[in-house]
Amino acid sequence: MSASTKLSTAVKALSYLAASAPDPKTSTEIAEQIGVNASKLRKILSYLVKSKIVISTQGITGGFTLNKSPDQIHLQEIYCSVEERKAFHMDFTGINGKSVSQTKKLNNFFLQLFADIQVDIEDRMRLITLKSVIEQIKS
Amino acid sequence: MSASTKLSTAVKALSYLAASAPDPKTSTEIAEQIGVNASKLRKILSYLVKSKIVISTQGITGGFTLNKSPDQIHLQEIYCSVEERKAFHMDFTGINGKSVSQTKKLNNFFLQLFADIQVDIEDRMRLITLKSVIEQIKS
DNA sequence: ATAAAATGTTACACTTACTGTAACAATTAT
DNA sequence: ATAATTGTTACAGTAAGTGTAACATTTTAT
Repeated sequence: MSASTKLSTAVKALSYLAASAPDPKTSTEIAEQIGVNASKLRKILSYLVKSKIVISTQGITGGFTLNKSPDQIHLQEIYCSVEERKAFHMDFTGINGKSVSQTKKLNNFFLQLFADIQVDIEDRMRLITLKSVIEQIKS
Repeated sequence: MSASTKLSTAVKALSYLAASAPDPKTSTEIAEQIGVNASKLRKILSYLVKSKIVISTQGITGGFTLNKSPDQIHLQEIYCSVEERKAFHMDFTGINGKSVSQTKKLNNFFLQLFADIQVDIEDRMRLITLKSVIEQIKS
């Protein structure tokens, strides 16, 4: 599951939880609503539980509920919850060329560049709340 | 080969070509220098040829040479040459949930968001020239 | 207590994609 | 002609992703 798919799946689930708050909803019901496999969805929701965006309760009356109001949830924390890997990431394959020193320096250069880009991306996502997303897809 | 790996491989190759300009260098020599497979490198270099960043000549005295001076080559055009896929991309799996309309709207929302992010990334890369990269990894 | 239903995690077969290497056709200077 | 190059294709081997099911744990209702 790619980063973007995980993110959009999480947002879909959160939007459904927001619309049906404060009743807890089961993974089965959410999965049917947004059209994904319930087991995979539970995996994604477990990340959101760990980052305290949603609360899960087990047992026969259990399910998932939002832990914050939609205007206090922004895309950045959703994204970082469900995707530990960065959008840009270096896969450091072995350095075995003749210019080892320059290769290492270039790797560091790109590491820094990608980190800077990642900050930009997250800054942008931090400005977008779940509430604003819900309003945009309603209209 | 991930996007970042392709980009860094291309920059390594271009840096070597800049250092040894204007003599054409063969893919075998470049590959040995930067430690990658010659065939894979030729694939990457073929992209750079198509976007006119380097010139290739076949035959017994052939090889690759820069087609621009390093201060006229920026990371954005290198990146776009070797990687057609975007950093953030939606994989539109089938829409089969109950809330089809909202799902479509959300997909469009993310498409727009990812496109905006992509613009930011490329704008940042457009400000970085090959010359500046070479100078940074020298010091 | 017992049973039912929920989450959270693991497992697994299947598919898909990726990797590294080699090989071949087309091209060109000697 | 020959040798050496680019550009492309092929292919076996490996790694990763996908979807589904199954199981353990937890918790509520009876």
